[in-house]
Amino acid sequence: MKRDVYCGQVIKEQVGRQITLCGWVASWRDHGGVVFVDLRDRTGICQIVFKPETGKVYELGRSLRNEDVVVVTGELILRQPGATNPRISTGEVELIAAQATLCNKADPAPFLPSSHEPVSEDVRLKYRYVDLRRRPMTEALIFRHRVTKLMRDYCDEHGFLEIETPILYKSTPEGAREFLVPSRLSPGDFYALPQSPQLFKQVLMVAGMDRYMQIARCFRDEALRSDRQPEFTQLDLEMSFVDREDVIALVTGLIRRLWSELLQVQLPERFPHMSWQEAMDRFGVDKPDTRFGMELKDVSETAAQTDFAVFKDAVASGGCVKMIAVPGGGTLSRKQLDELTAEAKQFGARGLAWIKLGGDAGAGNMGGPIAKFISPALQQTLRTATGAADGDLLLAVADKREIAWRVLGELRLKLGRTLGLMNESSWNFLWVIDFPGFERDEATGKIIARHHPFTSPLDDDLPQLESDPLSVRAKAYDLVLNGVEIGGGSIRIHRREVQSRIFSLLGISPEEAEKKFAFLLDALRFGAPPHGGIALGMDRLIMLMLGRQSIREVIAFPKTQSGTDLMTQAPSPVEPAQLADLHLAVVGLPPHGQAVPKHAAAEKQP
RNA sequence: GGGGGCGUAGCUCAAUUGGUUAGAGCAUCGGAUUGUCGAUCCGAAGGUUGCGGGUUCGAUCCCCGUCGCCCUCGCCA
Repeated sequence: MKRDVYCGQVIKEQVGRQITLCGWVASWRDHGGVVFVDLRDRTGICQIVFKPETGKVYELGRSLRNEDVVVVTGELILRQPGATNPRISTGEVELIAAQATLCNKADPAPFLPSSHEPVSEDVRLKYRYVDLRRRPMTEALIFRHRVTKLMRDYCDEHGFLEIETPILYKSTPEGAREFLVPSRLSPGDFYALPQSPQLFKQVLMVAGMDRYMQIARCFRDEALRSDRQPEFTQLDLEMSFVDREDVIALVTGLIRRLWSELLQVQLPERFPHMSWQEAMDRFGVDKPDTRFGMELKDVSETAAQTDFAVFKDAVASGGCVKMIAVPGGGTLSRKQLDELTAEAKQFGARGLAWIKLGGDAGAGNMGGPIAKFISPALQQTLRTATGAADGDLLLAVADKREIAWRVLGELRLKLGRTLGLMNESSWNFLWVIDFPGFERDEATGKIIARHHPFTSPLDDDLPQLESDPLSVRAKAYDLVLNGVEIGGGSIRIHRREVQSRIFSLLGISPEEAEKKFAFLLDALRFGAPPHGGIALGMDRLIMLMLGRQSIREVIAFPKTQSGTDLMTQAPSPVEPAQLADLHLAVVGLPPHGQAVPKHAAAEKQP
C-alpha cells in the first residue's frame, strides 16, 4: 500500500509529517521555478509543490499533464498566509514533493473532469470512466453507497434477512415486456430476466423467512425515459403477519432516517395519507405533487346550467366539467392559450375552454370566447367554486372523468412548473392508498389487475368482487415524493380461494393459472402467512435526494434512450457458433457479417 | 411506432440573406515565467461541418434520406 492518506482528507494535524498521496493530475501550473500540481482522488484535491532543488523529481513534476497518474511523497506543510485556497478542503496545506513516481502517462482526455464546462451526454457516456472522475458524479456514487448501506443497516435492525433471488427466471408475460435468455441445455426454451422478484419474495414468506429484503436489480424491456432504464434497482421488501400500516410505518421510518442522516432534514413522523379517489379528484393524477395548489374543481352542476353546448352535452352524456384556476393566468397571451390547448389535445381532450377573470372584460366580469354563454349569477358561482379572482384564468375540460383528470392534471403540473409555483426546497411525501384493484382494458374490454393479480382486495370490498369488480379497492399503496412515485406495494393474497376468485375475475382459467403460477399456487396451499411488502425505486429516490434531473446521473453505467451502452457498445452481434450452441438463428436481417451495429454506423473512421 | 430538439476542431460554442482561406475559448505541442490554484504571456498545430444524395455558378446554411444523442406521446409501476 503506497498511500498514507486520501488527497481530500489531508488535515492540518498531519503538517510536518512525510506522507504519500496517490492520484490523478487535476491541473498543473508551471511558474518556471516552482510547479504546482493539483492531485485528485475520489475524496478531493491536494496541491503538490515541485521545487527545482529536487532535480529529477522537479523535472518529473514539470512534465506532468492532466490525468497523469502519480504517487508523490513529501512533507506536508502549512501554506504561506495569503496563499491559501478556501475553495478546497485541503486549501490551507500543501505537499512539498520529495519523491514522485509516474505510474501512467495519460493521453489528452476527451474532456477534463475538472472543467466547469458542460459536456454532451453521449461523450460522457462513451468515456464514463473520465466522467465519473467529475466531482458531481463521484459524489453521486458515494452518496448512493451511503443510501444502500443505511437501508441494509435499517432493515437489519428491523429483523430483515437479505436474500438473493434468481436473475434467470421464468417468463411470466404479464405486465412489462421481458428480456429473454436462451437456454443451451433446454434447446428452444428461454429464461426471462425478472421484472421484479415479486413472486420469489412471496414464496420466501411461505418459507417462513418472515422478513426479506434485497437491493434487487429489475429488468423491463420497455421504452426508456429520463427516469427509466431497462435495468434498474429497487429496495425490495416483504414482511409476514403485517397489515398495510405496518409496512407504511416501517418505510416511513426508513425514509426519515435517510433524510435525517444523509440530508440533515427532519421529516414528520407520519406522512399524509390520501385515497386514490381523492388524489384523482383534487389533482387528476395518482401521484400528486402537493407542493402547490391549483387543484381541480368539479363544476359539472353549474356548467350544465350554462348555455355553452359543450358543457351541457358533456354532463348530459354522463361526463363532467372540471376546472383549474391559474393564479395570475389572465396575462397569458392568445398564443400561449393555443399552446395549452394543443397540449390538452395531446392528452386526449377534444378542446380546452378558457375564461379570463377581470382584465379587458372589466372588474368582476369574465372574458374569453365562452364567457357570453355564462350568466352573471353562474359566473359568480364559478368564482366561488374555483376560488378564482380577477386576474386569474380558468381552464375547463368537459369530457369523461378520466380524460378531464388526465388533461387538467398534466396542465396543472406544466403550469405549476412554468409559473414557478413549486417550493423547490420542500419534501412533500404522501402515501396514496385505496387504489382500485381492477380496471377495464380499453382495447379488449377485459377486467385487468391494476397492480398485479396477487394484490389483496380490501376486506370490506371482497363481497362485491364478482358483482361490481371495478368498485373493489386494493390493499395497495404508493409512496409519492413531490409528484414522483418512488415506491409501491401491497398486502398480498394469502388464501388460495381468494386467489382463485381473482383469477376467475381476470379471465385466467385454472389451467392457465396453473401453467403460469403453479409454484405460487402450490405455495399458497402449503401454509402461507398473511404478508405484504413494497419496492422502492433506488434510482429515482437517489436522483430526488440529490436534486438531479435524470436517473442516469446516479447510475455508474447507464444506457442510452435506445438501450445501448456507448462505452461497451452493447448490445452487439455474436459469433455464429454462439448462436448455434443456443439453437438460435437471426432472421429478417441481412446475413450475418453484413449486419452492422446501429450505433457503430455513425462512428468516424480512425 | 408517432411528434419535437440537437449534431461544426479532442471538448464547449460562433460563422450576416446561400458567397472568398469555416473562427474563438479550453485542451494539446514549443518557448517564457519562483507562489499559482479556472495562473499569465508569446508562438504553433489541429476541420471529410455525423453520413449519403439532391438543388445551385457556389451549401455549415435550403431539400430528401440515413445514423446517433436528448425530450415527449404511446408503452412501462
